[in-house]
Amino acid sequence: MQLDERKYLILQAIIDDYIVTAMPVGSRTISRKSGVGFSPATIRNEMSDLEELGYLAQPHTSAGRVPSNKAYRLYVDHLLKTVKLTSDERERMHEHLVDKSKRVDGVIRSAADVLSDATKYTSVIVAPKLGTLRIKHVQLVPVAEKTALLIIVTNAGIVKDAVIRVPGGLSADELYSISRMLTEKLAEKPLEAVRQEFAELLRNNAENRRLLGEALQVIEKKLESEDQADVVIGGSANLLGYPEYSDVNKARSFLAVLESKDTIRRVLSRDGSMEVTIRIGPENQVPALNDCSIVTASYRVGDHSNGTLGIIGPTRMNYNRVISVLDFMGRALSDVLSEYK
Amino acid sequence: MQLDERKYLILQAIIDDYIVTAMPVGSRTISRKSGVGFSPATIRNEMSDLEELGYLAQPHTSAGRVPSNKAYRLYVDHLLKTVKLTSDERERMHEHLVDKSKRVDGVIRSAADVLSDATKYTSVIVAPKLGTLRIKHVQLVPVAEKTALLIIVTNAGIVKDAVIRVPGGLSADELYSISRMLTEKLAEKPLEAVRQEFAELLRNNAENRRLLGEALQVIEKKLESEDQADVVIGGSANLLGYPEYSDVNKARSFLAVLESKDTIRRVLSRDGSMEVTIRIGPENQVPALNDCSIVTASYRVGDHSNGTLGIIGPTRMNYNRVISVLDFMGRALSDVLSEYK
DNA sequence: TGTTAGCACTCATCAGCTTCGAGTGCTAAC
DNA sequence: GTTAGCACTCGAAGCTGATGAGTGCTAACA
Repeated sequence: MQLDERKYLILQAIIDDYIVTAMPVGSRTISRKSGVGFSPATIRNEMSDLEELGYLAQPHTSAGRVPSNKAYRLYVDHLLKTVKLTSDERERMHEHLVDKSKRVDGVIRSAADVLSDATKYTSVIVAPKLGTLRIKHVQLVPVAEKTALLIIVTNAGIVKDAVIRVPGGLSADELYSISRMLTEKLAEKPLEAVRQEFAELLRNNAENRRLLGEALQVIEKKLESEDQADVVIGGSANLLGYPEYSDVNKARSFLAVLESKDTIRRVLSRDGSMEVTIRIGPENQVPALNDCSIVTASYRVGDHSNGTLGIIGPTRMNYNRVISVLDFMGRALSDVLSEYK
Repeated sequence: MQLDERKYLILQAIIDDYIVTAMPVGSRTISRKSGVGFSPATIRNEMSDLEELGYLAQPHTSAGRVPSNKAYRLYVDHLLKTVKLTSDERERMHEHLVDKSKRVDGVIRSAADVLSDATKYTSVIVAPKLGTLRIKHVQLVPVAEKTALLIIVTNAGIVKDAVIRVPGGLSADELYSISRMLTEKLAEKPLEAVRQEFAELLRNNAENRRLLGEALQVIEKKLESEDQADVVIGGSANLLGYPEYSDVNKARSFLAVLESKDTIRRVLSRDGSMEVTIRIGPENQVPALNDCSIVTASYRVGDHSNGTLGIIGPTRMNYNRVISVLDFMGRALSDVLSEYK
């Protein structure tokens, strides 16, 4: 049995309806829809075929039909109609990103909020891996008698900071000259190479050995924890509004998954392309999210490093809209962030 | 009618039981408890009295009794037995706070997580008002060709940063000397006074007018938005585990309240004392939280500025434990943060 | 041959009913 | 003053039948 024109039409109508109502769709409902000019009986026959082909499922005998994951796959592959965001909406979204006084991580945070706001689903953004970045500037800023803020600026404009202990009695000027020395030695080095550089610095700088040792330790810790960190989530409570999560336990286990940055990272991992990709239900490898769909896109910071932005929602999510929003935001985010470069 | 010894005993037993089970407590249950040596009938008589006095309520005729807000008030005022945290537990909590490489805001973030972890309720921490702080150090760090990171360190060790545009062609050294000049002019001034200082600087520094103008604007914006920001929440999903929130709509409206930093700020506001305060049900002025209790304590950053840390939970929360945890964390947080000073 | 009207059938949902048991209040005895 | 006994109340849980949305099948129609 093959899918002919009419089957496509009916399947699309069913999915479109189910995305909105979350209720099993009956033949009469489809028949009434403009654009489908057949009687319920005819549609029932087609639905029966579609069920046999694995595109539809029946919760119980006398209920309507529900699209299967296979149906969603077909839907996103062949039946999507790209919807345009209104320019008004684009503007509003863009506006929230461009607060000039925010650092890169602040912009990413805002982007997550904008995403979840625009889609009413849960948004996730993973920052680019630091390892691939190069150091551009290092600076120590005095904070208190024996502490200073170590600031590392990368070529992508990403700023990392950490408080470190410094020997007492170092003046701001002395800290500055140490900063200059550090910048000189470390500039253009990838963050991963910091270790070797520091080792060498430690050998040749007996006087500031303690300070440098501490700085090295801190930087290493930051790099190590990197894989865990820098996952930003927006609108975690958004999904609670959907009937899929009217069961508190389901809601709770979903929220629990969001707490594990590790899982989120895994879920968001994707190949290098900039295209929007869609993973439906079990296509994403995390069992706890098997009744969710995950749509992801990429953004660029600087020249080479890619980050990922994505939306997690029920499999019956509004793919049309989510894709448009992600596509737009991916570009917008890249644009905004490349200004920092 | 007065509350005699036995009524206190029975009320306490009822509340203790209800805190654990969240189910109406019957006379038999109390009678069985060790420490209460009376038959169910006697206890029923007492319960009837307690109900008349407004300390207990009956959901329906044949159900047990439930403590009223008035009962909780009595409970926390007179019946609390202070429980000690095990030293093991104290240590574990303290440990999470003392990552030396974190800035003040990072420590506060961790504290919120520790609080919600230790209590299984939702924790909230409000950072001290910036207005009362004094500037200690100002520094510009080059980020890209035409942007720099403006860093303001206050006397309490709190660091605020913002990205600003700078005229092209300024070298790192030039930025440093401007930083020095700014530090010199602004040191010891309260943040609120920045406006006047900057105005004067603008008059006398024709050459860096653009840079300074931008910096001023950014600082002002930060200060303005201050009242909104710097509210940190931990364990927002924790309450979902309690039967009080098994209704998704209730859960959702609770989570919605947490999103409004403004409301949270209002709820957490308290007088200057360092004591733990408890607001039960409608005693807190936010209608949406009328079936919650809110327990707050203070912590200090630097000499004068106070922040607030608190726990939001159901009115039948485990007050004993929450108070111990808040008391300990208030001190611990003050200790850790005063090291930055 | 494809489409549709008609009809018997299925099954979730809901209202109404009964049963069960936890818990109460009252009374009388200790 | 305390407690045993007992009738009473009322929610929770389970059962029943009515309702209606939806199906599959058959036969008639274009």
